[in-house]
Formats: sequence, C-alpha cells, structure tokens
Amino acid sequence: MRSTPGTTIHWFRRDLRLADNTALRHAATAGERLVPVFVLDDAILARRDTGAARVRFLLENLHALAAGLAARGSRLIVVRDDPAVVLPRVARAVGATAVHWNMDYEPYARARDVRVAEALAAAGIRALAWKDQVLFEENEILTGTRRPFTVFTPYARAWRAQKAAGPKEAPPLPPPPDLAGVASTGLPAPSDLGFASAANLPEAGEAAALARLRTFVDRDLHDYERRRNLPGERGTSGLSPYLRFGVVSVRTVHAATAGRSLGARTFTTELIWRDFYQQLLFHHPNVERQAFKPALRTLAWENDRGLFAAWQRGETGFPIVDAAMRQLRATGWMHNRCRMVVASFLTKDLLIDWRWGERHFMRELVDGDLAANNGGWQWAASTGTDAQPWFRIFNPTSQGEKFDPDGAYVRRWVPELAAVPNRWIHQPWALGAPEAAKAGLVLGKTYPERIVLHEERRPRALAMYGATRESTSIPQQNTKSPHRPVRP
DNA sequence: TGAAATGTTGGGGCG
DNA sequence: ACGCCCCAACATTTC
Repeated sequence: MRSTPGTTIHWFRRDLRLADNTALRHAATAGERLVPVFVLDDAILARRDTGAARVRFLLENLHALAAGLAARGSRLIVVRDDPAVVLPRVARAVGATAVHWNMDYEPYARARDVRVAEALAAAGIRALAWKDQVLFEENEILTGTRRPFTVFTPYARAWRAQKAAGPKEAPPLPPPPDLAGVASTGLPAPSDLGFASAANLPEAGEAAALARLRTFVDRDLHDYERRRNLPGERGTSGLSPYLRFGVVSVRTVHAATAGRSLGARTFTTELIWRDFYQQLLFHHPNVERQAFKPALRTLAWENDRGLFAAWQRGETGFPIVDAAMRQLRATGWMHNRCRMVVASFLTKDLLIDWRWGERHFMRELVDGDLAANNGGWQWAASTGTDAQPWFRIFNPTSQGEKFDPDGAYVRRWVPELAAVPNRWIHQPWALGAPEAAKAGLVLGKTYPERIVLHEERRPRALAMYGATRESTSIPQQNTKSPHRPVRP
C-alpha cells in the first residue's frame, strides 16, 4: 500500500503550453499539488548556435506560460542553473516525490536527462519522461526487419500506414485543473542573459499559436500544395516557431490539418519530415558533427570567409538569396523554399561547408531546431540520408523566376531593387543601362555585383563533389552504426 | 523538392 | 518537288 504522493514537479522544456501537454497532465493528476519549473541552462545559453531571436522568443513564451499558470492560481518557478543540480534542490524544497517531463531526442538533452534522473534518484525522487513532441517516436516506425528507416519515402509510407491502422486519435488532453500556488521567481529579460534581438518575431503564447493554426486551416490549407513554394505569399503555416517550443502540440496541429485533400496530405508530409529527422538524429547522433554519408566527409570546401560574410549579410548580388538572408535577419524566419535556395548557394556556388550555414541558421532562426535544421542542411548539401543527389544544383536566377515570378518577395526584402522591372528583377546585372538608370540601380553602388558567377561555380562544385568518388570507392564491408539498437 | 548539355523532330525559308 | 539549313520545341542524357 502506497501513501498518497503529495507534490509533483513538471519540468517545462520545449513544451511551453498548458493544453494537451502529456507530462504536465500526468504530473498534475499524480499528486495533489503541482509545481511547474523551467530551468535556464547555461550550457545551452552559452552554445555558439544559440541566438538572440530564439532566446527572446523563448522568454516571451515563458511570460505567456507564467500568465496562464497564474490565471490558474499557480506560479512558474524559473531558475538559472544546471538542471541536475537545481531540480533535486527544488524537489526537496517543495517536498516533491516525482518530477515529470516530456522527452527530448537531441544528444545533449538525452545526456542531460540521464544526469538529472540519476541526481533525482540519488535524492529518492522519481523521474518520468513522456512521449509528447513527436507523433511517432524513434522506435515506433521501423522497417520489416525492425530497424530504423534512413530513407524518407518508405518511412513516410510506414508512418501513414501506422497512423491509419492505429487507434483513433485521442482527443487532446485538457489543461490541468487549478494548481496550488507556490513560490515564484522573476523572469529575466534577454539582456540579462546577454542577448539582444530587434527581430520582428511572431506573437508568443498558446492563444497566438492556436490563432495561427486556425487561420492556416481556414484560409491556406486547401491551396497549400501550390502556394507553399511561393515566398512572396503567405501560403505556409507559420507554425514552426510554435512547434519548436511546443507552444501548440503537434497532435493538435495534426488533428486540425489532417485530411484527404492534396493540401492536407502535403502538410502532413511536412509533419512526417519532422518526425523523420528527430528519429534520425536519435539513431545517428553523429550527424550533429559530420555528414551522414561517409563518402562526403572529406569534401574540399573552399570556405572563403569574405564570401561567407556576404552571404550572411544578404549582399551576394543574387536577389532571391539576398532577400532570403535579409528576411532571416529581420524576422528570425525564412521561407522554406528559400532555405533550400540559400543552402544550395552556400554549398554549391560558394563552396562553403554546410556546417557554417547550419550554425548561422541556428543563431538566427526563431524556429531553430537541431534535428530539422541539420536534416535540411544535409539534404541541401547532398551529404545527408535521402539527400538530393550532389549534382543537383539550384540556379539562383531560375529559382527566383520560378517561385517569385513577380518579384514581390525580392522587392519586399531588397528595396533597392524595387523599381527594377519583373523581367530583370532576378538578374539585375543583365539590365540595360537606360533601364537601370530609370530604376535607380547602379550595380556595385546601390546593389552589389554578383560575388561569384553561377556558370563558373557550378562546374567547380561538380568537380569538388566528384573528387570524393574516387577517394572513397572502397567497398564498405561493415556499415553498422554504433548507435543502431541491439536486435533481440 | 534541378539544370545544363545533348539529341530528336518538324515546320518553314530558300535555292 | 526536293534537299538543305536553321531553329524552336520537346525529349533524353548527363552532371
């Protein structure tokens, strides 16, 4: 016979919401009193790929979360410390018998959670980790031989089959009942943590996330297949920042968007990509540091710092690239079509290591997520699992003409080209002198000259990638990953 | 979730 | 009428 567990802790991490929160619900119903905690972890704040926009968005969502908790008579405890030190301390202070949290699949988080669980166990406190932030976890979608997938298409097929065969979607969990009040601590400002961001970020909080979801479903989902590729229009869901921090649950998003229409199916595919890259990172944590494909770990990147800086600033002379890089800096977000274009440009036109671009994205993106960002970069650089073939190289001009035909996107983010006619908006260098004068364009003055010529760089990229073929043609006898789970 | 090079076809101008 | 050339337009191959 077990005594009533009195107090439980819910440790918020990337699940900054009250609604449909698996661990929070379990923590709230397991005991009589629930203490919500968030830990500002210096190990994360000090990382080179932690950026101001994401820190600010995190803090704004913590404010919204704390307000939501306050409305229920509870106070969010925010502490800045090592979670393995502070969680046992808080647990002892409030007399908690258990700490609940939602699973996180990143290498750092997994190691940290092991440390935290050990520290809690040493203090006689239970630790419970729940599945919450993905629709299917790392070992729920497996091949016929019970191994993880490394190719997307068969993974997606199995994912859909499992979803169709599985139990009817459980209704989203209600928020926990009223919570007892406990001690509070103040929330820091970004500047207190050494970050300053003037980016124009999305509105924080669960209500804003649900409003965005509703607008997307009502207005944009039906035409998602076509419009998601047009950066000049608002055709995408805009949910990535909210999903990144769990401000809305992925189950709620999926339930609201699932359907038989082409738009709905295409959007579900994006959610499947999200699960795919998370399970890939779980089973292959080495992708955080190196190419998934061993043959492409020895690419002879040129890594010219001047070219890299021009790319970062959005001053490459290629309008679609510059518009995208400036949108990123101004808003902490970039349209996905443009993420592919600028990644192709960095790796295959500038011949710069994809990891440089990956880190820049992580520093700037409000939705920056290791699994998705790394997966996207390795896909574009052709180094990843199921990546595009290395000889597939985007032409930044034709990509612009194809997906921003009227130049609306370029004009919004590169105002110095605003008066250039549509015909030349994606290749202003080809504009005749009289028309350039009429558009107020002086190449090299009002807008940069191209920093490289695509037609020169493309063959160099092909040579660079092609060179890896001869040097790595040794047949691989044993390609077993050390991280592959042991088969029964 | 490419682009460029190369190959093929067919219409039209022309001697 | 016919062969020849040019060149879009489209298809295939190659990177």
